Amino acid sequence: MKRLRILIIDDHRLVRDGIKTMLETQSANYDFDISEAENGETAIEIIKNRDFDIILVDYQLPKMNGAQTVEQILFYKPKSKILALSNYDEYTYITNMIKVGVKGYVLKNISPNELIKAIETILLGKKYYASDVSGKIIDSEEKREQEKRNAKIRITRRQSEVLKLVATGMTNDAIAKQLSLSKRTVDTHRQNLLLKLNVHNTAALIKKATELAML
Amino acid sequence: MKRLRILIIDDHRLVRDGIKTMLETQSANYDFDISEAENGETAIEIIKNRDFDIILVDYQLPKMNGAQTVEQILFYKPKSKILALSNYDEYTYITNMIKVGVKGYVLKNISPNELIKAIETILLGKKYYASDVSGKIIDSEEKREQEKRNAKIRITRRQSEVLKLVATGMTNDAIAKQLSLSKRTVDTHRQNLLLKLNVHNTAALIKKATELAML
DNA sequence: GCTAAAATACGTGTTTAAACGTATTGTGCT
DNA sequence: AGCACAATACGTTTAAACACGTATTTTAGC
Repeated sequence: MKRLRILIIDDHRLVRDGIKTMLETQSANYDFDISEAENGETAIEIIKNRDFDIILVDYQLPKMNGAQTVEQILFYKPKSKILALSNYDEYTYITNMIKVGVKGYVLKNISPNELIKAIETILLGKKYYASDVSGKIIDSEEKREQEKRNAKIRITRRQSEVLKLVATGMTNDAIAKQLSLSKRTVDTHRQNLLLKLNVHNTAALIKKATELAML
Repeated sequence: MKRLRILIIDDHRLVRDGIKTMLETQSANYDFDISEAENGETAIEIIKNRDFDIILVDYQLPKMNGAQTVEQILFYKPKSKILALSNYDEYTYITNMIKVGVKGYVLKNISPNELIKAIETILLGKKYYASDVSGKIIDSEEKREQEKRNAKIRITRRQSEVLKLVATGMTNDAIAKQLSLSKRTVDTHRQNLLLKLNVHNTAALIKKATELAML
């Protein structure tokens, strides 16, 4: 019977107990060695001194959140395998966790069967995301662009014209000729773009305009 | 007992039979009305004249591939719910299918249980991706950047440093101070960046660098 | 190990372009 | 009519682009 050393990081005692109970229903195949931490700091102290086959970590933790905790864990133990276990399939939570290097993300309403499957998948070196979670990631690429387009910053039609031409690499003089304007007019439009996007030069302007999907 | 009208699009007879067999093991809860098409053209003729609750479509089909088939289906029946069913979790296949609007993507080695779960999830208006599949999508965001970085244009570590700082909006003078270099050195790196990316000013540089995932 | 090429660093000088600040006119809304 | 904003325009300063150069270190290929 395979021994699995598991660390559960969650600030709610009942949640930790619930996860343990879920795991115990699957104890036919595994000998679980379960440790617990109720916050990030405690978890980090624990992992400094012990190794774990897998670590389950919530996102919402007091002080250091889940992502920060994962970052620290991976700093001290870079090869740690970490599964995020959360109540929320919030896009921000998911992407923050993925960014810092978790190997999977599931919701707390997961079945014991699926929890084990997730753990096993991760132990095999693969990643595991609950179907709702991965759907959310994939969907939101489109939503993100939409949201950015609807962001507060609004440029006028003329400014947009100038911005797009600037982004092609044209000089203000060339843009002026193309739009049949004085070069000075284009200069000012450009200046106003810098003001609106709160940047001070063209490099930052183009970068920000790209992020805001203005190009 | 709920009636489900299903269309299976696959060019291999054995595969279609296999899917039918899988579905039949789940017939306790559903009355399946299964139709088949062995290629895209046939499928489109069929869907013009009949409605389906769900359509299962392979990616690799003769002549019109799965994505093209899905595009056509959604042209004629925009509200169709389509699940991709493939032997390959190739990134290209997956993204092509998602782009054209499938509601899920699973592999053919799926269990009957999970196939039904996928179908039910999609019928509820959600999306369903096999764990391997979604993992691949998420992973490849990073890989994509990597691939682009490995594209023909290759900038040196120092150039990359300068480029990133330029993109934040810093002047050459400020960058020089930050990197403990002479302003003239930064001038030269910047000039070399313009040359490598074949552009003539900062606006075009930042835009191209963004496109090439250098930032 | 040697050699050539590339990268890195830094320089002088000039020209072009952009940034910064200010002003006037036109437009749309109340 | 008045106001706020957009569009257009201008003068001065700063920054970037361009051209050409030298020197040292690092890298790649043989």
